[in-house]
Amino acid sequence: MTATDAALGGLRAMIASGDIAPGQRFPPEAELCVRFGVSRSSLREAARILSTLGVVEVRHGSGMYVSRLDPADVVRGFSLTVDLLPLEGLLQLLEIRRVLESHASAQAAARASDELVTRLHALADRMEAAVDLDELGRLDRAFHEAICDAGGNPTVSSLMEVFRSRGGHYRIMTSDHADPVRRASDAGHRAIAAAIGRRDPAAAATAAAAHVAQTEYWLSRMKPAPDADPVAAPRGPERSDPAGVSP
Amino acid sequence: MTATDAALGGLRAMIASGDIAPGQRFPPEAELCVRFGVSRSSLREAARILSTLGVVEVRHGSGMYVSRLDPADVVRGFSLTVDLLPLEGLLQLLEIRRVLESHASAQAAARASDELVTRLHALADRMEAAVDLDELGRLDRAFHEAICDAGGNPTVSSLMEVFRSRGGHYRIMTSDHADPVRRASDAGHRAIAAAIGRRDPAAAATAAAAHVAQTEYWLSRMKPAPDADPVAAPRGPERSDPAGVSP
DNA sequence: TTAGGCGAGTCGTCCGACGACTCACCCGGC
DNA sequence: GCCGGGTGAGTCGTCGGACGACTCGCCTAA
Repeated sequence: MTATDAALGGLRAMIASGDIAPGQRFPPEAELCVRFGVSRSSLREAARILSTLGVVEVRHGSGMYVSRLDPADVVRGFSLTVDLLPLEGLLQLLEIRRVLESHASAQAAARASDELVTRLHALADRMEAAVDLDELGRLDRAFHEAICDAGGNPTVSSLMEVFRSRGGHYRIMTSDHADPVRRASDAGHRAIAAAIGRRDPAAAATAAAAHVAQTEYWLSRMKPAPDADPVAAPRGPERSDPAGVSP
Repeated sequence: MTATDAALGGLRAMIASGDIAPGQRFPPEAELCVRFGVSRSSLREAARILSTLGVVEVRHGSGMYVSRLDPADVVRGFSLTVDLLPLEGLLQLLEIRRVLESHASAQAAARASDELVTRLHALADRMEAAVDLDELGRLDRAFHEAICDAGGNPTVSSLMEVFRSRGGHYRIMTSDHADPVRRASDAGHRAIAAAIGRRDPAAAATAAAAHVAQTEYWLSRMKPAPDADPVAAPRGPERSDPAGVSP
């Protein structure tokens, strides 16, 4: 049992026992040190762990506070990691994104406001007209974010934001196949917006899944391709070949 | 820009640039300190952040290494947080679990080996016979883990393990309604195993979703219930009322 | 050849100090 | 009386040095 572990356990116990409620402040570091019997360095490392996980928040000159323990905040800490993941890991994340975003789209379709539908079509318009790739990335994120937010689960929304944060998948726009990719992407956005406009959850889910699958498809083609063509090895029953995109 | 941020950025840059490949060792702390112009304390806090996120691994007496950057490992770091989440956050996580585990079950059904089906039914047998609640929790985790592993996405499997790690949801087994909960849970496991045995992805997905929804239902009843009966406010089209469980 | 010791290298922890920041309190001006 | 700014105690951020614990390659001796 290392000193940092002891401090970590002590802090977690104080939270778990309800001793310190969300939003409340911990005693100062010096006091916690004597309570746990560790040095300030070890205590600070333990605090750093919890702050990385989004459990506590340390404010310079003020003190250490328990965060609201909202899963959406917790999830956000991952954005630091996602840009470091290799391609193989990204594909696993994209499969999760496909499933969850499909789900969120269905939820959004079931409860969409007229404002949302108008907004989605407006974003689709601007995406089709965009020339700057950065601009395109921003619009794309806004489009999907609006849908996820309407899905009603903030954790899902936050998780999708993290997965999407690596805007790098738009680098495929600079590859040789930029044009068909772009057209298929625009069509996908239209299909999703239309399904949500019709308040058709099943259609929205299908359209969203196909849209993400399209990204998966193009991204998987950037793999070194160790043995087989990715198309010949679909990864499951839901893996639909993006219509109109395959060569 | 704080000193810790500087060190964090430096370390991340070394990884992102491919300067240090996965599995390789960083220079010793002292050298990194002079390179980034920070003290050893600050460098160690930055290293602690990355090790919490699963990006690096620090071995006592040996050095700091870049991890394999496997999303499954990264996700695992969350288990420390999950048991601190309040009930409301748990419900958001359960919705994600419902969606992802439903997906994994469909995948598993599409590619199930005979061994898997045998194993699932054996686990279901033991769960029905179990009397110890800890034993029951272990069997339940093993059952769902086997399915997720067969789903083929290690990240999903790891994520589900984290969500499930809070075995606490089995505390509902000690509530007044322990008996119907237990019966419904057993029936749910049977239904999932049977669907996978029939290699029926759609049925497996539905059965898995219903099984998790059942947990959501009972857990949501433990809420302070601010205004309405949870049953009167379903959270989406997929939210099926667990058959045979409702009062 | 091999088992064991040994020592250099590295991380884990502690201590003391000082600067930076926050916040509540106090005081003077309006 | 009200408001604004100064001020000081409290707290976190960072630094430097020191020493113990652990790892691992090397070397010695059986």
